[in-house]
Amino acid sequence: MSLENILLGMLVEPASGYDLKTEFSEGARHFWSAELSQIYPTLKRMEQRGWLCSEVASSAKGPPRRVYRRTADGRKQLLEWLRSGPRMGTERFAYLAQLCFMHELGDLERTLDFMIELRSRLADFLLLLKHAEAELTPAGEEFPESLSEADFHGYLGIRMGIHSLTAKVAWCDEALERIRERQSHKSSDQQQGRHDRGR
Amino acid sequence: MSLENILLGMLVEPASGYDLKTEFSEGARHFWSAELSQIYPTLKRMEQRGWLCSEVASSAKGPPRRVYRRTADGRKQLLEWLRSGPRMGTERFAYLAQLCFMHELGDLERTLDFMIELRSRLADFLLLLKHAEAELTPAGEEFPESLSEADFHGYLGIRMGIHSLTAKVAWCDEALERIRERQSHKSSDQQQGRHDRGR
DNA sequence: ATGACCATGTAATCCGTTACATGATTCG
DNA sequence: CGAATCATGTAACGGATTACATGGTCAT
Repeated sequence: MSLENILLGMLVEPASGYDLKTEFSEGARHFWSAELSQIYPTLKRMEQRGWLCSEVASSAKGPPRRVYRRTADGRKQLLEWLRSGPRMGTERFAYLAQLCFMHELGDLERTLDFMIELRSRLADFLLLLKHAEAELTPAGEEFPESLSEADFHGYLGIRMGIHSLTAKVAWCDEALERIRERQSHKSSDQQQGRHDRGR
Repeated sequence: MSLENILLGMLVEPASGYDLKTEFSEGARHFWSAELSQIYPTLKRMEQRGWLCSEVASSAKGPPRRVYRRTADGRKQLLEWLRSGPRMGTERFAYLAQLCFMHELGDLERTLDFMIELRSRLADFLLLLKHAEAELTPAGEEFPESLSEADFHGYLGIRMGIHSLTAKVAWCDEALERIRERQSHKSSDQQQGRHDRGR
């Protein structure tokens, strides 16, 4: 399970389930997320397996916290996962499926609206990642040379998000252009009764 | 459920579960996939709900096929989904998680190897998509003007894959460069006993 | 005959989301 | 007093994968 390994990776410092969820939400972990209701049982299972150990610590405010830390076995498991080569998950894009079937609506205007909304959502997310990048990049350095090994790897990860989202926004713009071209062809076809527009 | 709507979208022509799985495998459907063992019960459930109807047709070779077609209700459901705005799934990238924690291995050379393998996998997939694009693009047209509405939407979808994968491959190259820079900094630090390399 | 492909399905298990349930502290 | 935040969990359901089970045709 990926989530198990990801939690192991996040547990450099001892942390509670709540802490880990907070880290997911902060967007630093833009490559994965999970709900508390999934995190708690997963941590419990990992402790039973001997990858984690936990102790209860009273908290300043609110109820006592169960704080987990990695065991030697847990670390061993993490390293194994890291050495196992890139895990290529089958990526799923429901919005792409929608786009591909959108011809069923029989109205290019709908496709246009869809792409405009999609672009806006993607652009919002891209901004988030750019903020994360700015926080990691020390002032005055074009490329981060002075980062710790851990931050350097995190930086590389954020760069992937930025590359990929920038490309998707550019794709939206390209698609919008093609759709508008097609719309204008259609209306001129109608007006002039043409069906071939070879040049 | 997305899969239900995707199957509805794919059922322009009547098809069996096996046919649909084949279409997934052919890479044309690069945005989603599903196993037969998920497809069969899903189709059955959709028929019970009245979105599909089926009849058994004997096959030239092999056992008889159960062929499904959309009902009016099924089409209604599809259109509703298409009109509901872009479904933004939380994307998960296990390989990115691996990269971000790879500092635990304490060996940049490992990170380098990882990125080289990742680049090769991504580049392979990019090639597949470029073939799919070439098949859709009529000879002599720079941009497809003469496609049917359905093919045009499919073309837009393939373009997204090409944009996004091209960006990811470029990211790999950038990351490889940064890693090599860092390696050379380190070795020169060692040789010359330096720790600051400000310029 | 052996393996590849056609074709359908069930069962067990796991992964993930949503909803529910509880209760303390702190700030306005 | 009420809302937000801290903090932990369970239950029910749905989504997805893997393994299992079956059997026919066709080409080598």
